[in-house]
Amino acid sequence: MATRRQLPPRPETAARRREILAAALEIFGAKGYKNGPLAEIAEQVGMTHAGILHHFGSKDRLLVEVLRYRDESDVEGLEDQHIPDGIELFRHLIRTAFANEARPGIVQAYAVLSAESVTDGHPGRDYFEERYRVLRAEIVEAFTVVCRDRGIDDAQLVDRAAASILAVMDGLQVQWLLDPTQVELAETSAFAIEAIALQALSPRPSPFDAE
Amino acid sequence: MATRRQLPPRPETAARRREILAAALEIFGAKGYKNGPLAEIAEQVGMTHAGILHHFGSKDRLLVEVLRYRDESDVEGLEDQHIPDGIELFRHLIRTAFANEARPGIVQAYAVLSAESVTDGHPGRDYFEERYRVLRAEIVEAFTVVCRDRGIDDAQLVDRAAASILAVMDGLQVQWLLDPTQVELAETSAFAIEAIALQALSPRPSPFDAE
DNA sequence: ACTAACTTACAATGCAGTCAGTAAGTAAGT
DNA sequence: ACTTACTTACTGACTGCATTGTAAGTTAGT
Repeated sequence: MATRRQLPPRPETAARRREILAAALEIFGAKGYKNGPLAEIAEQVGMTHAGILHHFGSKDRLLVEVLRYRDESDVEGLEDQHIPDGIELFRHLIRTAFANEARPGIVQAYAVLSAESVTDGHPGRDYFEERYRVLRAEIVEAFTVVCRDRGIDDAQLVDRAAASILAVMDGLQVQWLLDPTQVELAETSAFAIEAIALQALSPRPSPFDAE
Repeated sequence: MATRRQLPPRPETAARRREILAAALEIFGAKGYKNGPLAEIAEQVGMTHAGILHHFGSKDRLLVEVLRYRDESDVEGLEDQHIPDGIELFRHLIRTAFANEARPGIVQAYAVLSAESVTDGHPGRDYFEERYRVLRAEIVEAFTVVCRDRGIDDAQLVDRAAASILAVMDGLQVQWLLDPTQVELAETSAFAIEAIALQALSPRPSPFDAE
């Protein structure tokens, strides 16, 4: 049996796929993954839903590629390619919160899809599990660097602070999406990140214990 | 035109409706609202999906009643009927975080539905918008009481702290649902709430400014 | 010539909501 | 006490729509 020839994709195809991924992120963000039909994505890039399946095989695989694609293009957008470390990471997170105010679509996509991913058999679940693991680890690393400078070291505290920082950013996004007039996304994120980092770096006693 | 007679519901009906509401919360939590079929809810209470529509009229109205029902039965569960105020509210929030570790189903329902509610035309949107407004106001009130005792008063700080506390609780829930082995829901919530409250009650300078 | 990149048409499923019918309850009149 | 008139609480069958995936055919690039 002759191994059948595999032609390389045509030059425009890569760009076409990127168009589809961008449209899919928009639709999934606006309506959720399960409730965002392929036909609507297809319409936005001027083809039929069967055309999209030709490129991505199935809706599930499309979602996975959408999520990975967003990650890549986020990293591209960074001026400095390397991941910021130490105290720079915290500044980067706050800058991200400010930048996010200008792109509610992407914020909504992540908020909607991350929560949807915890539902039964959701195809995005592995992605988000891994994403949080990696992000927490990066923040833990940044804390560790800063802690070393200051001669302190409490792994448990740092783990909790890392999870809390991501949590507060995500949670504020939901509140902000529900009513942007009531929540200042960026300033509030900055406040909370500082509060949590301060408590991790030089803890004060709980104000809630019996007094 | 003769006004048509309206019989009162039968004695068992109230209990039946509550069964349906409980089943609906479970299904919506597990699969999301749009993706949670009425038939599955019906099956769990031993009737057909048409029976459910007889009681609630439409799926949208069922969702709204489910959310309101959960609120009520939460309040019932409290030993003291009145809303805790001042420092007691913070202790109550932390106790809630500990209690939540034992009821992942309800946690998941709120996490999934609140995020889904920001999507286009979602029937739960009004509920969650209001819910966050009320909860933020309660926390602001608690801060105000505590601040008064200490002779301080910064409305902006308190607003931000209130939103942040809710945000961190919600965000941690998502991370915990994705991987409970990696996040200690209750302890981390307590840590973050304390950190945020401390910074609101006696602020320290940002650790991220140029040094 | 072969294949990528589609389209059109269709199959298969899943789902909310409607409708007519039924059994059992309730109120009112006698 | 019993009947009549009406209602509640459903079921089962069906409609209509939306949606993913597939298969076969068409066009144009290489």
